[in-house]
This record gives sequence, structure tokens and C-alpha cells, in this order.
Amino acid sequence: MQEFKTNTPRTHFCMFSELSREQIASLRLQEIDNSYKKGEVLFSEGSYPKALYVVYKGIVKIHKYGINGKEQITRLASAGDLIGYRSLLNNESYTASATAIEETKLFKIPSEAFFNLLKENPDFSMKVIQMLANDLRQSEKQVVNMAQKSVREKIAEALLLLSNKFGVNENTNALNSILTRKEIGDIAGVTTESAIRTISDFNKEEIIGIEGKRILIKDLTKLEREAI
Amino acid sequence: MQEFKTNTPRTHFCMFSELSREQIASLRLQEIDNSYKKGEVLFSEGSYPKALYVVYKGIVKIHKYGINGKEQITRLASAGDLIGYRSLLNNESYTASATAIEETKLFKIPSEAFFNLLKENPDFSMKVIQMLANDLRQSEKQVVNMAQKSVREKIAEALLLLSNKFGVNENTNALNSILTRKEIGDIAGVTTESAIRTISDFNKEEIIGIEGKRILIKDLTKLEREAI
DNA sequence: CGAGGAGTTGATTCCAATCAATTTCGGTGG
DNA sequence: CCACCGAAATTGATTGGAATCAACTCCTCG
Repeated sequence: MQEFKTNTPRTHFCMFSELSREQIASLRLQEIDNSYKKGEVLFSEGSYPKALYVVYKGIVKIHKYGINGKEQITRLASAGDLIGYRSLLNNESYTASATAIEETKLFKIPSEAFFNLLKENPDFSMKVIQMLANDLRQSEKQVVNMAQKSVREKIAEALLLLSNKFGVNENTNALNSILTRKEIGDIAGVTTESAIRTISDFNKEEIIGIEGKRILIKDLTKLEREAI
Repeated sequence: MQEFKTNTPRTHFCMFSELSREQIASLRLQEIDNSYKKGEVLFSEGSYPKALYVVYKGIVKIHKYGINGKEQITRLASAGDLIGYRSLLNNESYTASATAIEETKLFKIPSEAFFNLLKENPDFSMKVIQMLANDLRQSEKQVVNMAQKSVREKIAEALLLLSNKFGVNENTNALNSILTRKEIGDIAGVTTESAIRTISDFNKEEIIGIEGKRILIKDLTKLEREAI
């Protein structure tokens, strides 16, 4: 029934390609001088957006708190990704928090600048629309995954996500990103213990390798098969 | 165009309010002469979109097939709702199927007409953007629900969705929509048996009532509490 | 070198899926 | 109008997967 390969590397989609120099200027990008360290919170669920941000270095997790505080990571953002746009577009408070996973640097775009460009440039609007449509597709696929897949499948899926999004070292095959086991569990929607056990199983089965916190993708084909 | 009525002022969002007569005309809305009967498929996962549709009567479920054919309903569309827009915007094949739950009538909008209006009317673009941002918010909430909630919570959530989206008869408190127990399970992401057992439990606890296939919302407050 | 966080492992529990059987219901044709 | 058929709903028994609880080790960092 599945018509797509679930792990098709998504061509990176940059909102800002094809904008003219003037249009970029009109966004009034401001470099945020201080960087966010690992664990620092960029914004929190419930607070109100004042601007939107473009990540230009590092990794940010977008996460929500569910039943008795259990975390769910809904998205990972890295260089080129826009964050905080959704609440801004809806004019509502943030429905998720954003926290740096690695040291992160951001550009800030004042919200009026963003809205002005949206109004004046139909191509830019179309870009935003396509980005949203893509995110939505991704999210709905995720709903089905969460509802139906086993822990093993969800962890395989999470590892593939990390591999696609951040890539692997071409010599060692180590994932370029280092997340805690808890965070991997929070992506997959399983407990930390289940994440650890499954990662350990994959290691025993030589699908992946483990070097401390680092995970090596040893057999991508098998991993893809595990994710179904 | 006729006014679309619903009991859900909060979530309901009509794309076409605030469009001028000319703009509406430019969409070249075509009434589709034959209606779709209960169970009829409007389009299927994997096929390619040729146009987009506005529901003007009836209910349509948007659903995907997951592990060994198990269905997941990702969205319900009724009067005023647009369907099939996402794949059109992405220029990709449908990632979900659409099936009539009740006898359904549609307007069809040729895709060029839609794209033209998007290009020419920033306000309309903004409407589309907001609709997408809303859908996305909804979908990400759903991811957390699926990942973390119990069967009981998910069924309560599904019943609330039906109550909000389609309303209840103000005398009997019966849900205006009639879905099968399987479909309710497919919304909640649980098996049909679990859906039945939980609905039966809620009935025993006088949170809801059952009259054949019809479900009566007897105690909305309790139901909301169940959904957490 | 101590402390605390991250990772690991084992034992236990329990929720929900699965499997199986039966009843009820709604629509259709004689 | 009623009998019949298939689909939907229901109920029970069983199983199994994953959460929970608990204890412990291993880093890493001040």
C-alpha cells in the first residue's frame, strides 16, 4: 500500500532561494548576537511570538508536552529551517517549545517584514504555502506512524530521520547529530527504556553500531526494512 | 454562494468568505452533477489530482492505509471544507484517499483557476496559508495524542471531534453524524473492538448514551475530562 | 573526587491487540 | 410485509508488547 519510499532524502527546501536581493533586504534579517547553548530554550509553549527565526547553525528541537509531562518531539530544525512561523501565521500562542540540541545561532525576522513580503510577493507566498503543505504531509504521515507502528518500527523510523536530516560521516557512518536516547525516544514516541532496548537490539543485529552516545548506521537497507 | 453553517464557530474557517463576486466567479466553481453515495470513493491514495473540491453537502473522510491495511482517518470534511488541495499545492500524488460517509455533493474548482487566484489575490493566499497553518497545528496535536494517549482518552477525543465538527441535536443530544464503530476507531487510532468496548463503557458510566448506531452526548463535561 | 545525569538491565504489570464466536441490524427481494 | 443475507456490533478469552518500577553502572564535568 505504501507508494513512497519513506526515507527518500528530501531535497532541502529553502524558503529564501529565488528571492531578489531587495526582497531579502526587506526581510530585515537580524543576526542574533548571542548563540543558544545546548539545552537553552528559544521559546516555550504558551508564550506569544514576536518574530520568526531562521536557524543558520546548530540543531533545534520543536517539542510538546503531553500526558504527565512526557515530551514529544514534533520537528527538528537545522540550517536554513524556519521556526516559529506557524503560530505567527495563526496569530496565536506557541503550541510547542523550541530548545537547542546543539549550540545554535539564529537570524531573526521581524514579523511585519515577513507579512509585508507575503503580501507583496506571490512567489514568496507560494513558497510558504508549499512549505506548509509539505510539513502537513509529513505530520499526517507521522500520525499514522504513531497510531500503528511498533516500537521497533518507530525507532528505525527515527534513526532514518536523523540520518536523512543530518547525514552520516562518510568514513565512519556515524550519525552527524548526537541526541540522547531520551530524545530519540521522544521523536519515536516511546519511553527512554524502550528506545535504549531497541537501539541495543539493532546493535546486536548489526543493523547499527554504537560508540558511546554515537550511533553508526551500518546497514541502511536493513534499517529501512525495519521501518517498513 | 450559500452560507455555510456549522455549530463550531471556533474551528470553522471558510476560505471563501471575503472574496468579491468577481473573485468567486474567477474560481469557475462547477457543481458536480452526480452526488457521491455513502461509501463511494472520491479519490484514492497514489492517484494524481486534477482539480480541487469544495464539499457543499455531506461528510467526507480523508483516510490513509497503514500497517497491513489498517485505516487511519486523518480528517473529516463537511460543508465549506476544501479537499484535495494539499497534493495539488505540492504537485504530488494524493497521500490519502477520500470517501463519502454520507451522501455528498461537491463543487469542483479547476486547478488553474485556484492557482491564478492565489497569484493575484494576496488576501486569498493569506487565507490559504492560515488554513494550512491551522491544519498543521491540528495534525501535530494529533501526533502527540496518538503517541501518548490511552484508548479511553483517544475515543473521548474522537467523540468530542464529532460533536464539535458536526454538532448534536439540541433536543436529544444525539451526534448529528452517524459513523460506524470502525470509523470511530479509525479516527482514534484503535481497533474496532477497543472502540466498541470503550463506547460501551462510556455508556455504562452515563457519559454518553447509545441508541442503535446513534451516540448521544449526555455529559459533555465528563467527556472532556476523559479526553484530558 | 564527588555528584548528578545518562545509559543500561531486569522484573513485573497491564493495557490493548488479536482471535474467535455470536447477536443485532438494516436493506432488499420475493 | 416478512424472510433472509451480509455487514456491523458485541462479547469473551487469550496473548503479547511495551510501559512502569527499580536498581545499578558509567561517564563527564566542575
